[in-house]
Amino acid sequence: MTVSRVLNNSGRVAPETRLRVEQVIRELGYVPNALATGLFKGRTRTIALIVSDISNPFFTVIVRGVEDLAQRNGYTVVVGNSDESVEKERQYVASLISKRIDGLLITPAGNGSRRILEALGRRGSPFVLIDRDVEGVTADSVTGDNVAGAKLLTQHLIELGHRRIGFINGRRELSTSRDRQRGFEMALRERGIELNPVLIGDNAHRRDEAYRVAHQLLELPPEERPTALIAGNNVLVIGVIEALRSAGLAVPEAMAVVCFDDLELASALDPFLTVVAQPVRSFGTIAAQFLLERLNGEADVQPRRVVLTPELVVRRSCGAGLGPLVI
Amino acid sequence: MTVSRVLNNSGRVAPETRLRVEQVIRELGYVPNALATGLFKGRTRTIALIVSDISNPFFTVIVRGVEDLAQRNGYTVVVGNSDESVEKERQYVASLISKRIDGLLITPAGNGSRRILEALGRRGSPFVLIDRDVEGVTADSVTGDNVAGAKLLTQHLIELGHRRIGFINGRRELSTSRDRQRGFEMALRERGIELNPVLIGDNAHRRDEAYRVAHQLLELPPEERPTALIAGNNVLVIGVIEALRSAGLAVPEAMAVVCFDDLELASALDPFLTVVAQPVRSFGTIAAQFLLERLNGEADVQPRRVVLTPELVVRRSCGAGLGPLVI
DNA sequence: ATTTATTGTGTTACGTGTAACATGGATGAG
DNA sequence: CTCATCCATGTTACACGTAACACAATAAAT
Repeated sequence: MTVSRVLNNSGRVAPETRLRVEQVIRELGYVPNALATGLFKGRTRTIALIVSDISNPFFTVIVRGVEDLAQRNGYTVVVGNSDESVEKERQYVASLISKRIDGLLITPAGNGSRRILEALGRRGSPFVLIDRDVEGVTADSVTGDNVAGAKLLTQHLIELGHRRIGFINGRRELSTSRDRQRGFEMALRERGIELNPVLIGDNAHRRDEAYRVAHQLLELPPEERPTALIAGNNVLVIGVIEALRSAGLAVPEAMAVVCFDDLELASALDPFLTVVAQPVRSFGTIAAQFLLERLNGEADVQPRRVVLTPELVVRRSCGAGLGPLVI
Repeated sequence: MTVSRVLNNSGRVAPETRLRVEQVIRELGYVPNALATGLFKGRTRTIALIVSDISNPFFTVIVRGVEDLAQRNGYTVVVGNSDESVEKERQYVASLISKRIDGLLITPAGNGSRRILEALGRRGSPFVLIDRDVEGVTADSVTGDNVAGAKLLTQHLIELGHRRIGFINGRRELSTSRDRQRGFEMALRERGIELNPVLIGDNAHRRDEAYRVAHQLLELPPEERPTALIAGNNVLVIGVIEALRSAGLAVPEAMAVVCFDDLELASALDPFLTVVAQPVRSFGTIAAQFLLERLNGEADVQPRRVVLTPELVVRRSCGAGLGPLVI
């Protein structure tokens, strides 16, 4: 008990006793058992972060932001990789509940995440959604303005003279994909361009699917074939570029290409891709901030929703600077 | 007790009782408290991974590999970011000891990590070194053959006709940097090329330092100035390329550039950099495998050291295919 | 029918830290 | 000198799961 008081600076301990305790602690290399404390106090000072793909630089930056903030506030971060699978999420959350983590940050894999998050909520564990919303779930969230982002990209291409713009979009189930597609369609409508549904290749899960979908668009008859492509994210765009390379089409001369989300290192190496960049790190830090505030009871009962503004970064792949294309 | 027996399939439980227990478990949404189990059993089925930079794709791939294997074996991964700081490592390990993690995977920040790891070892927690060795520490380790890698890069440049090769190397304290430099020097010696110490800009901690060091090499008098540069890793190379760009030097025409470690997405986007690639994912999975085996008591007392072979990936930045340079 | 073995369930104690209360001694007020 | 107050430390009980042992009831063996 006295040792506990010394370590926590709680209650009163005679200065001389304190010194003696500290001495013995050093001699024995004693480290208090956080499991026991957690068991007693019902909180573990541990939060979890489940991302849908840890090897994607986009999520990596989020991990870093979260880790940074958590560390500074004395929290430990457990990282999980859901691989875009709700089932894996479920397993993770089960294990995390068992380990009595204090809260969760998640880039949900889909609308199926709803049940999982509701179960978590019923247990009293707060959670914050990052990057993606889940239908029917009201919680703190930090997302990007995907409608606005898509409009920026689309408008930019239109201004460069493109009329037939292809859209290779990500998983239909994700709020980001839906919003991006909506923004795309809105931008076209606003400029009076008719939407050709053939030009939307949606629901690409991975890079190789983006490759395939892009190829399909390239096989359209010349009068329908797009002159520019928008890729739904930073990974899909790689598949798109690979498809163009395999078809012998130069970017941006034969085909303009733009996408969502910057690849920091790749862009530094070669500022090539025109993108809509998001303040990704803030996704992580703000979400972590929200969660920590909730854990400290500093947050309103009302969920907070932050929507961060994207920014158009014009580089070479859109063909800007080459003058508008005439086709 | 009976509930415990049902959940763990241990001891005997009447089938009818088992059903009844399972029913109630479902009704109450009961999830056993892993803290209590951990407290009692003295193991938590949690391992930690401390990397020196989570936002670096190189380490990210390791994180993914580790997470994957751990997850499949019922372990949870706590991820820490040391930011190349031994002090941060120390804080982390202290917190992890307190949380009674079962073992640690670490890309150590330097030789100062020795004391930390020794302290961990005294507590009986096994650990595995990834990517880097620490002087005086004998433990399981998974590293790359950095001497061989450096030789591959250097020989390749020599074969392309380069005689004055600059080397922008990473932190002197890291075994990887030292080995790479050694391989570089060996390759030069083997081909009878005299080593000019001015051409080695070592101990660059970050990208901006690589930028600065590269600039210094460019300011050498023409007869000393290198015609090719080797960057110590995938981040430093960005700084080097930026320096060349700011100096108006085209790669590879005016300066060949090669480096260690591939950037998967960047290379897919544009296969530009000639690199020595390492089987990075295996770094993570093999290390995790070693740790799990040790935790299961399946491992020898003898530490195991695996050295993975790097591979030269020739692309455009070295100028291969343009024919040897004549200078 | 009696002994032995088997089966299913319950009890106790432990791992470790800490809130709440208890205790004994010293100090101070009256 | 006595009673109240304060201070430092100790005790007890709890958080929760589980190994080890105990026990009653049944089944099998003699």
